[in-house]
Amino acid sequence: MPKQFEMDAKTFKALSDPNRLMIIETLQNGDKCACKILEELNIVQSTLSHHMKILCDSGLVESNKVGKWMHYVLNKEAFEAARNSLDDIIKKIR
Amino acid sequence: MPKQFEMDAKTFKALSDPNRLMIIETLQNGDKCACKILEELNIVQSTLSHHMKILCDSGLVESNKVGKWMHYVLNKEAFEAARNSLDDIIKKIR
DNA sequence: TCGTCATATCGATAGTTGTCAATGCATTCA
DNA sequence: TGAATGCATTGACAACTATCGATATGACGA
Repeated sequence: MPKQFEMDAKTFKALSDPNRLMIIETLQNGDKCACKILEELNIVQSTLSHHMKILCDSGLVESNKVGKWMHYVLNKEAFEAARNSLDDIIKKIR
Repeated sequence: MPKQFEMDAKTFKALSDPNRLMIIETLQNGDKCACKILEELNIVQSTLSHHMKILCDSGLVESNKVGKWMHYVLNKEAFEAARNSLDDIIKKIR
């Protein structure tokens, strides 16, 4: 199994949960701390932390700690890589 | 939870398995019957059938029966929809 | 230093997923 | 019509996932 498939699969898996897509949307207007994200979702804090870990592990989201807050921000390059993978497929469809 | 997130999540979930990405690649050069796809993967026939069902349910792949063969073909519009979802996100990242 | 706040981690649990072997169901061909 | 072929379905199982409550960690303020 080529490594690229494994990597792309991991990215798409990170995108494959509705709550995570909602988290991504709340991050579209710039970085946010976890507590702000939590206000917009119907999940408890530990669940959010779980989802943030998956998003960070996939590379789609980056985090940096500021005082006692964790700031999360979307990683444009990672989204572009996923988009480009889909584009490569689309271009080859006759 | 907005319905669009549920739909996009389902598409990305279909893309989140390396074997399915490999199936998609084998279909990039046009339609194929299941037995041809099977030759390129290290899985048994029932497992392939399972993956094809997930791909078809997501809309990424369409099938039509020709005699005793099932022909599978990539659905360009579905891939474009997924690509556009990612594009919408990318455009909003400052 | 002590309590509080923000977040991560742990443990448990129900549900989902990927995989295979076995079987079923059409379709084709001899 | 009976056997063979192509594919789907079923049942079983181990691995993974999403979720929660409880607890730990680490930073800040009083």
